[in-house]
Amino acid sequence: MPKNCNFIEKLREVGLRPTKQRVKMCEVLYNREKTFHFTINDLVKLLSEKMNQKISLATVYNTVHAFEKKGYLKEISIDSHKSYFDTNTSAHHHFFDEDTQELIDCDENDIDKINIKKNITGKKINSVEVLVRVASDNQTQK
Amino acid sequence: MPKNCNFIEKLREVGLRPTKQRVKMCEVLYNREKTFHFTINDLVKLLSEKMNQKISLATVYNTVHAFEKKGYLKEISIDSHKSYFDTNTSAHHHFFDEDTQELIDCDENDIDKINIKKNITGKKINSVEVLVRVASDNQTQK
DNA sequence: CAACAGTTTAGAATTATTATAATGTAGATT
DNA sequence: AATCTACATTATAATAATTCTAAACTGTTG
Repeated sequence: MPKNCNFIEKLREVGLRPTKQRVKMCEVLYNREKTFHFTINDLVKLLSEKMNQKISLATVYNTVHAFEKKGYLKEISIDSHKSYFDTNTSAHHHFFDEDTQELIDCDENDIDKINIKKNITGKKINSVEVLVRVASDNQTQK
Repeated sequence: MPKNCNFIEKLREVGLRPTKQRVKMCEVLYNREKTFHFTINDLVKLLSEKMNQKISLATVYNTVHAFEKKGYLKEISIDSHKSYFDTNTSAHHHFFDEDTQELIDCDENDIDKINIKKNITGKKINSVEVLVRVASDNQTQK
């Protein structure tokens, strides 16, 4: 498994011990063509079902949050009941398909740069996030 | 209390029975100069402490969600742990002050109209929301 | 390869939200 | 104004999501 070596180094870089649980998590998260959007639940299921890795919920929470704090994952909050993490940590925006509950990345050409004219004294801008909610045309709006 | 008559009518219009709990809630929510941003917790506290109205948590949840469904309140989800409601239901964007955990309305001059170039076939756009996170200049970023 | 600090784990605790079922009440009917 | 009925409110229980805890375990360092 030559790829796992990268994960081990990646984990070390961020100050996390490369345990086998964390390496498995990295495989699930980062061994992908496209960026990955998931809820904690999705991730636990994937780990246990697809990867055959029984891993404690607490560990998943702890590690996901460690990744997030270190900037290896980004949180996108849809509503009070649904929160996703995104392996694409660059500044970018999202579509959310309310029919399929699917989160879709925008690339930088999809939305013009946001121009913010107001500034709040003494405060700097940490992030600017756009969420575009879409649903099929013939459906009642949320 | 002439103002409460408005609330009673407002409630009727949306198909909600104007019970005294709901009228009190309306007073708290809509008897204001500015729009009001609150969490369920904030609202319960306000009702019990300032308005002296002991009101069941379940009722607050039910009624807030009824208002939201009817379009009298708008939900803004900050992260998995913090969700606000906004009495300003027009399309508008927000600043979120990470120091004070305060939500601030943008008016339409603060941010240029968002231009979305991508469209997803068969889907219509329900809403476009921008959240600008700010924090004091001399503080570590979230 | 021993020792230590960080990690994992199951399960308990906490918090937020929703469901339930008994009681209460607004509004229509008389 | 008394009565009725459907909808509301309430306290409490149930559920769900997340965090805490304490004991067992395991990378890492020397």
